[in-house]
Amino acid sequence: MRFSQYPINTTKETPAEAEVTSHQLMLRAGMIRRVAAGIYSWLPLGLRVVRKVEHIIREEMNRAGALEILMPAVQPAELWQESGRWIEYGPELLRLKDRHERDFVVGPTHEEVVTDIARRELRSYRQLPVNFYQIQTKFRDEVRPRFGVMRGREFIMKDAYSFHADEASMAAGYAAMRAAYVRMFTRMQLNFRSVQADTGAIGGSASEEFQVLADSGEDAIAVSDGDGFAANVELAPAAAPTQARAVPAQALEKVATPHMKTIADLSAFLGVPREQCLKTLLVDATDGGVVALVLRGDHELNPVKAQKLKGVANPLRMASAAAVKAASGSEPGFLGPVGLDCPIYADHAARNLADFVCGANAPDLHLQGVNWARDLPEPASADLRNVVDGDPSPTGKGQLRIVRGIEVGHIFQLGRKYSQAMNATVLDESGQSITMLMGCYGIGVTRIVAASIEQNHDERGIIWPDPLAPFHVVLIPLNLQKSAPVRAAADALYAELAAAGVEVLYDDRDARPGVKFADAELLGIPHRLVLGERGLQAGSCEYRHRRAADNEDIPLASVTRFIKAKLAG
RNA sequence: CGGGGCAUGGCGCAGUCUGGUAGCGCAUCUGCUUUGGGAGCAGAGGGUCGCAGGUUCAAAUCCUGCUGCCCCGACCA
Repeated sequence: MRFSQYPINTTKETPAEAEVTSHQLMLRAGMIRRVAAGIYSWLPLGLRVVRKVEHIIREEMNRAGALEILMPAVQPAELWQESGRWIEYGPELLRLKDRHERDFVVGPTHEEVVTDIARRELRSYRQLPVNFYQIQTKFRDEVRPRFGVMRGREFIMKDAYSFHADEASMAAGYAAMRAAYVRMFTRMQLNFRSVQADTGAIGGSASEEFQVLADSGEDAIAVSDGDGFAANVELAPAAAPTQARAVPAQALEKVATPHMKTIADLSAFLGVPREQCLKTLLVDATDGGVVALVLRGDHELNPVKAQKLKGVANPLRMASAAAVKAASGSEPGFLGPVGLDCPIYADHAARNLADFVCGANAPDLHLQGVNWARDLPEPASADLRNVVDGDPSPTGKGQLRIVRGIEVGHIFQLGRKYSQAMNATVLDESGQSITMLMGCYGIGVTRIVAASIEQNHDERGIIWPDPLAPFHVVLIPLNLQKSAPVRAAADALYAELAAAGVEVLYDDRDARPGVKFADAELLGIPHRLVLGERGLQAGSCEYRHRRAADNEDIPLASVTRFIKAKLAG
């Protein structure tokens, strides 16, 4: 491709709207342009990268035996009503009406449509297992799109759905997809981890996420330094303390704590460490009342764990101010478990405290020297908190470290959640009708592009790994407009490389060398060839990798072979 | 949804407080010079200042309403 014919507009200045590195670089390199909040156009350069990602995904999906299909983006409401998600899915589901006032959705995912296909097409256990996948545009009306294409509303996803006659087959299909994902992300040269995950709105049982490690990631992951354990913090179990609770040493005492509504304020005011204070959160109960969740002051509530507790409303909702007042007689900021008239769950760590501080359920008052059993009944205890850095690993080996990740893939064993709701059955060996089991497997194609940049950039721009690079080589001739020998040699080299199947961006612009170097580095083309009069007289061409600091002189005659070897390596 | 901020040529910004000829840098176009790290000179094009009302002799600027975008929050009682 000749740069002079390629509409890439690079900028030196970073657009004000971009917050994270990948978004900034994608805008500066002219890969994407924003059309509306969370909605982007992909320009030629950016789309080339998307296609590279898709290509690797297709190859590995096909290798794993999955079959490509293409389902519609716009889907009839009936299917969603049938699965129950017309109501369940909430405001992220973009709903619309056609000219006949019929309800439709713009698909955020395709379980309904694919299950409909399966129940129509699959009749016999002999046709199972089968795995259908597609690479297609999704729309999720995110509350808050951000970070460019990392959390957009419209995005490209590879989604796959497998159908099985029994559990063993579903587990095998899941394992095959897991292996395929490892191959794909390895080929894309992403630094990733697979982690145990919550199943969330999709539903189902076993599930793992593939997380690209990056400080800008939105997900927190707990990784053990003692073994292979890794889990999303949403799910990672916090081990209960192993030491016995200390015996009470202090007397119960009421202390005035005017306006001390937060743990930080309280801790500073009383000179008591945060981990010696309790916080009491009231959440809605399933019966219309409230449930108290009690945590150590330095811990955070884990909503995913909490909403699974008996009696707690799912999804988790904090109690209204009125409900708080009714249950405690106080206002938020001074709540405590002592004398509280509602079910109480204490986190294991909170239950292990002695002589702690908590709210007195009266304005501007807290209790000090409080002890379970002595001053109030022993509470039900549960795992309610997020694990923190340094917690023991739930496997018993090593400690947990908290790292950040970008979720680029997620695989689930769905079981019968959709097949049952939508009556997707086949006949088994004995002619009995059985409900198929399903697995589903997603990959955020466009998000991978951003994630790769987050992991591969420097102060000058992007550094593409070969498999995702929009072009393998950038060919920069110097003084092209003036030097006939340079032009002849560059044209010839460009043609030779192209004929050898190398993807070359030929910078034939009438621009100064500095401009070309700067653009090549911003665009992140991994291999650079520079052709100047000086080198030409010696019969050589300069080569430099985007990550390298120095040039190498390569004899002109062997440049193509040299580049092919680099790309093969 | 709550809070904060922003909206002026393609991009980045000034001008708004204190109303009075719309400006700067980058980018773009033309010409000449220049050509190994974002060139110089000379010239040119491009903006109904987000939209709609209002105040005023006069509005980018003041007032009202709306829209869009960005950031933070939406457990930490």
